[in-house]
Amino acid sequence: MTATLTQAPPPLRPSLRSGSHQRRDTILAVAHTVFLEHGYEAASMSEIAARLGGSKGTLYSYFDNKAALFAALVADSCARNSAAIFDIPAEARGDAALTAIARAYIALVMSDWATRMFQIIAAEAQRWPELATIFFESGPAAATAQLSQHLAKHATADGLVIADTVEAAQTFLTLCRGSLHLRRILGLAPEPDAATLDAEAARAVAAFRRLHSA
Amino acid sequence: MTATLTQAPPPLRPSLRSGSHQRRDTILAVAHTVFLEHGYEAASMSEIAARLGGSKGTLYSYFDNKAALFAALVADSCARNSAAIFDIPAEARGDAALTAIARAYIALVMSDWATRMFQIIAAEAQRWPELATIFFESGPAAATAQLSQHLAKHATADGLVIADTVEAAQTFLTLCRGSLHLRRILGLAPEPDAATLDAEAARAVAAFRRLHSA
Amino acid sequence: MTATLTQAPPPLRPSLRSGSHQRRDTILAVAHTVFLEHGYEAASMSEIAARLGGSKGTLYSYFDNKAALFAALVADSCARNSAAIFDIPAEARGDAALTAIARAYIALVMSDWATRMFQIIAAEAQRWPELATIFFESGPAAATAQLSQHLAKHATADGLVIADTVEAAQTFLTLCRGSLHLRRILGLAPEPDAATLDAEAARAVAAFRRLHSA
Amino acid sequence: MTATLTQAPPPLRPSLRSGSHQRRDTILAVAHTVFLEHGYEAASMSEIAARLGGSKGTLYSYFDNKAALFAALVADSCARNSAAIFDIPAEARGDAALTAIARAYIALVMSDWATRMFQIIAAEAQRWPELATIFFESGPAAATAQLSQHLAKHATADGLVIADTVEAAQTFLTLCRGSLHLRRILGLAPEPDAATLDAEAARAVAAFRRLHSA
DNA sequence: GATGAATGAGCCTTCATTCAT
DNA sequence: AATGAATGAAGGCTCATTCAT
Repeated sequence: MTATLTQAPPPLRPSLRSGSHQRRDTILAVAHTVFLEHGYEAASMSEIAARLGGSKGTLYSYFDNKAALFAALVADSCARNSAAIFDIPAEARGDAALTAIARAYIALVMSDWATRMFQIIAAEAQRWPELATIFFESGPAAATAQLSQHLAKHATADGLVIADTVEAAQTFLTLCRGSLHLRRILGLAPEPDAATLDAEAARAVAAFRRLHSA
Repeated sequence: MTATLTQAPPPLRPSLRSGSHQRRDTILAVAHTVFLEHGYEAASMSEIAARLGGSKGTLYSYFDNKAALFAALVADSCARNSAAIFDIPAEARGDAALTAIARAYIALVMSDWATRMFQIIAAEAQRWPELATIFFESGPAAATAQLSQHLAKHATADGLVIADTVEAAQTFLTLCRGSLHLRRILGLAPEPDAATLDAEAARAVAAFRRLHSA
Repeated sequence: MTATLTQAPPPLRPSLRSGSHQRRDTILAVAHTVFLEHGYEAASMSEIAARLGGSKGTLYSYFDNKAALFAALVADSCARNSAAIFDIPAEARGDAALTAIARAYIALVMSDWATRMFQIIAAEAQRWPELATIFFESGPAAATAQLSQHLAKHATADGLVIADTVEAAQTFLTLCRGSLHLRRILGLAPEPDAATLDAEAARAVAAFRRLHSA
Repeated sequence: MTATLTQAPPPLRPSLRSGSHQRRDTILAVAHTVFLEHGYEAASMSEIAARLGGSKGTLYSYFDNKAALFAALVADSCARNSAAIFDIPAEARGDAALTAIARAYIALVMSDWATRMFQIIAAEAQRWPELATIFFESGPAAATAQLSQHLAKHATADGLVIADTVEAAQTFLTLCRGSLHLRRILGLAPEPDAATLDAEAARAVAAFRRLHSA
């Protein structure tokens, strides 16, 4: 009955890893902080090295260059978040299931992590489309695919009339983002609290049901 | 019956202005090109001066620094676009009016200019919230305000049941952006052609009517 | 009756030049010193800037990069030396003329400037053939051409039997270099003094006459 | 009747050596490749270690530093080449012997190995005279000494009039190098083929005989 | 003896900004 | 108002060398 969503990447715990992976992950964690703080262009390898407590040479022994470090960090961070966007038990049904899904999606997409990541990746999208693709696939695209499957299985039983499940899923997620997403991306709204999440999810589900009721 | 929308900023016509305003506008136009091409951080004052055919000193006699130049450019560019988002004749009515509005909004918000501007401003939103505010006010906020007034006047006559016109306007614009906007901002979709604009506008209006029909 | 040869490049006198050429020449002069002291790879733009009393930025406003600076300096330096390798009055005749020519060529080719330049350019010859070409053309090639013309005009009157003037000129210059050139290039012999120059020139002319006597 | 000359250093056969000498020789061989490819300054210990398939630490356990490695390599390489510059059977006589000697010397001195080595060593000659000395002694100096002895023994019988055998030997080698050597060192001529070697040797011997005939 | 992670100095280059002319 | 030379801080990156394992 619940849909769980990994939020922002949890602080890495290097101690759980062994060998040079540990150092690599530490670097990724520090780089994550610095890149999200300053953006890609304004972040400096020197600062990353300094915060790491290491030298720039060490950085470059793990990653070929600044771009490779950022790309690795995006891939890593997105993979961690996309691992299991929805984890909906088989018995999830009706508006309760949809609301859970909506809440999870909204929570992810409005999180500080996703917002900042979006801002930075969007800024580089023109000359670095690969990053945007990774980000998009791990987020909206994955969510659309999973939701589409859910609708294909349960829509009729849930009293929804749906012709194209993919299109319906896209509409659902669009309603989830609503007008808040735009303001979040532009830094004009804070990360929503629990109450706001509930309200937004409810609003989205209500609208969706009205659109697809018999 | 028509809703007109200024798209990308039209080529400045310095000759229509007098005195140093002419030079200032030329600088803004050149800076506009360079900033949108490279992004804020990666754009360089040297390149702007070079393309201007002038010296860097001149740049600094018109604008205190890089940030001021970019801020002025954003303000100027947004003002020019927001000048008259909707220009709907009094006789505009029903779905025709809504579709015209939808089409105009979609065309603006999906334009190369707005997309690139959004990407750049979003990237700086964290440390430069003023820019994001200017951009947001001149675009989504202005559109919401005007559409809200339109709905307040014509909703009932148009057969729409609307409790909160502002909220309804936001939903309408959200439906307009749909899932395409996300892909545009991430550079994963090209500027929509006329046919796509029509289709997207129709889709948004249909959904909106269904949500707010009696 | 005399053959004059510009030796090492005389210290530039920036004051004789006007405008930005003055600064440019100063930079070239300083760079000349530093490159000849350390070699191309080991020389640093920082040191050049420091000795210039200026900033690195200034350097880069005159030359695109380190390679361009070095190339400009080689071209400039070679042009200055090659300007007039031989300046033989019309009345120059016989062994006196040949000896003067030999002395001038030896003095040039054994000079500290030409030796060091040769060492540096040779080291880069593999990946930077253009430099070697400039150097070769301005030195040995120019000398061969001018000497060849001299021989064509005066050989018979001077009692020399020469079939191929170019080949003969090459042999002459080879004899001029003798075994000293090899030791000079390897840094194993000092710049020859006047007496040595005389002796070497005499030796070369004697051998040349013996090779080409009737 | 033959004069044999070791050309470029033959591929080391580590298996013929025992213990750590084997590894040392492998290092020298790899370093040889890298230094000749990039030059001294531009060659990097990292690349040598990488091509070696070993670690940089290993490099430093065999050689104190980059300079020591290069010095060892030069000494080793020169020793191998100078081992037996001339190997002239007692019965070698007349122009045949001289031509064989000339050909062997020219082949060595114009080889890719000697040329590249010369370029690199010359570039460092100023601050590293020891290397130049090693190179010179193992090449031109050794050749001069051996040829001088040959001339002392056979000149008269060969119909040559020679006062100073050392000076004559130097002249002979100078004629061997001719104008080609200069172009080789400057990278402006390819390694000579067999026909060119023959022609150059013949030219040198002919000139030498003319200089020293009765 | 061998490894390879780590270092820190230094390199080439760029850039926003200033100022004398 | 305009120029363009000059600056100095900083950036990304490389490299010879060291050292704990």
